[in-house]
Amino acid sequence: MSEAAAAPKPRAGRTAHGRRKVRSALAVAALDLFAEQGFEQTTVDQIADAAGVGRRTFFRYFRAKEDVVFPGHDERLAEVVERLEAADPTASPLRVVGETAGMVLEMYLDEPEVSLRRFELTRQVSALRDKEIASIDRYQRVFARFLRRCFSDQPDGELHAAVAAAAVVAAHNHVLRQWLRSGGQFDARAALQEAIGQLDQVLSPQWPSGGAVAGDDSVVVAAVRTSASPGVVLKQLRHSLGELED
Amino acid sequence: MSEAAAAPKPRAGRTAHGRRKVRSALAVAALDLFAEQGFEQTTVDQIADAAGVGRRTFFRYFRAKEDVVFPGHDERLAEVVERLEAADPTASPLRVVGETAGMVLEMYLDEPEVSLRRFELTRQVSALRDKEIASIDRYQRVFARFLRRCFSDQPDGELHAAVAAAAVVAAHNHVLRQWLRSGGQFDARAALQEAIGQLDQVLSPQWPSGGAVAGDDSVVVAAVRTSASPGVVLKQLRHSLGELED
DNA sequence: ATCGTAACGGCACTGAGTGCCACCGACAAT
DNA sequence: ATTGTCGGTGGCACTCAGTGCCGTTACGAT
Repeated sequence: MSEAAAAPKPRAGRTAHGRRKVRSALAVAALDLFAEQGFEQTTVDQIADAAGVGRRTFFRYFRAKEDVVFPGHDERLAEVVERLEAADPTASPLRVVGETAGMVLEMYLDEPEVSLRRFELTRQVSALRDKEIASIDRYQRVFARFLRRCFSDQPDGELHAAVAAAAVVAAHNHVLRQWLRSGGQFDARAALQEAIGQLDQVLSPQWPSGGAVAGDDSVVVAAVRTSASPGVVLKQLRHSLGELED
Repeated sequence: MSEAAAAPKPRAGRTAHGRRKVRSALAVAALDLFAEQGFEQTTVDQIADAAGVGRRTFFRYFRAKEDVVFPGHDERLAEVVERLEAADPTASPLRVVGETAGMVLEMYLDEPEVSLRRFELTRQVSALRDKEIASIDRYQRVFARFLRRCFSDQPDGELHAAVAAAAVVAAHNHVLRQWLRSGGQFDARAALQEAIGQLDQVLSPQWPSGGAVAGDDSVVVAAVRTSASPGVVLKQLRHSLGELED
């Protein structure tokens, strides 16, 4: 069959556009073959043949066979770092991180079909899953570093930064998984927004950071309507405030 | 008794004790060589030779070269699953998970010298770091699954389970890193205990879980001492009562 | 039209991981 | 003690991922 593709014989990688074509051709060929016959069963030779390039060229575009499945993480990570460095210092750090996570989420949402195929693959092939987890952890590290700087003046600031970063990433992963499982129907943006809002409430103002003065002797009285019995609510409340003695 | 040495010539792997010896010899030889000349620069042949066994035998004890650095995760994960399944259903789920994380922490604390060497290796070799991250993620998944069951009756229970699991793991990793950086001097147990306590306060009692009878019009007024700001407490409380429209 | 450059293809090599099989030490049965 | 079975072992051979090297050649620049 004659190849209508980009790089049948001639050099294609001289121009930036040509390089993108080759890269894309390799990625498409790889995903097709992976879906057809599995990841381990597919050799790099087959991918290169299917894309119409030499085996050696494959490794010029992707460092490893697994990398062909994740074509965007490195660039996104650079963007994330950039964005965090340029973030508004007066905004809530957790909001900033949450919005940055939203940017990462957008990367998946931008190409639903690719994301869904990748999801299917990562569910089946543990090597790919591990690779993706490692990538996600890099985001988390960057988030934690940013938050560590923001919280550096607070007691247990490092612990908080680590926990908050993990929480944001977990929320991101959770809405992403829901979106993937729904086949792209779920409104992931709104869900992440909502989740980040909750996390911001719970994790941000933990220690006197903003206004929230309050000495240790302040007494707070809360009144709400509820269907639970007063005893249960009081017990809950007492527990939630750290099991203070009486 | 047979020979005192590990496995110079004769068959050693027949008895369970012998197998442990061989496994240990391989691990020790591997760590020595890794420290001496680096991970990538060390071949499996060298490890096998140093341990006095054939190359093929190495792969009978460890599925891959990287696995020789992590000799315990699989078993620990099984223990973790077991422990969570047998956990007291009335206890705070987050406490249970926290204590289970403490069990994992104990695994590192049990053999400080091994943990420290491993730490040094994982800092330098990205392949090992990725592997460890993947292992840790498996714990996190198990934690999340457990918490998901506990929170299944609550709104956003799945999200909460994911976030709480991530938070506990982040706290565990944080105190572990402190301990490792301190060279084993830091009191990691106490730090984890403390961190889990804080997380339990913040993340656990979000929703009423107990009996909760009572009519729908009862008004409960609770008064407690707290270091958190009244706004936070009220917001928490309102949310914990299910976002009643008022 | 010519030159220089850089991507390409291909060859060869190392090393991880696997299948296969002959070997032999341990142990049980006779 | 001899025999037979069992299973861990060692080694050979193989596939395949990833890398270094180099001659080739298309493409852009002058």
